[in-house]
Amino acid sequence: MRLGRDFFARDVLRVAPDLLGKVLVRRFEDGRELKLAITEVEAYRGVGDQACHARFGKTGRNKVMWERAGLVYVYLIYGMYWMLNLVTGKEGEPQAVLIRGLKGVVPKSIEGSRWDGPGKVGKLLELDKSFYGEDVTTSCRLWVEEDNVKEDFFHIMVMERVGVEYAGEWARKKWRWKMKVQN
DNA sequence: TCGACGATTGCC
DNA sequence: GCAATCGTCGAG
Repeated sequence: MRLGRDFFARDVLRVAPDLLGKVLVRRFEDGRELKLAITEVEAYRGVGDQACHARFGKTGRNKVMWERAGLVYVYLIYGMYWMLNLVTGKEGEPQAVLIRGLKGVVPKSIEGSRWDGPGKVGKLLELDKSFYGEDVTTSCRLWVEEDNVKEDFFHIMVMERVGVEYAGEWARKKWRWKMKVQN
């Protein structure tokens, strides 16, 4: 069952860890469908968070963060990787969850395979600028479903965020959650 | 308008 | 250790 607006419209510090084990579904134009468990996430929270793109206020790139929860915030980094974020929280409060890792569920050919790193996630899902503002509560090509990998749920590592050293004390917030590798 | 640089990755 | 690669954003 697809997650709706209410799931995403909570504080990012609750939504982010809750996304672990949920299943991200990507349906391509040719009908192919990939289902992947979310295995790693990071939270970015408001204008005060010095690691968050919203720290300088609303800009052309980040403006979707101020819109309703459940919208997609994608942006190009290093000229080659599309980073997938899901907007959370109350409308008008810029928050988002960065999807940093996935594990294959369906089809069988990808079951158990891992994509660790946000750049690899974007590449696998074939994201591009057209996903900016996509609504995962209604989209026919990208959405999130209730978890079906509950056994992993209780093995979660809480860590500092990656690649945000410029953010000073905010870089040390443990706002990154990762499912511990099984077996 | 300009130039520095990034929520990264993979190769040397 | 560092290049790739380009849209974005703060500065001027």
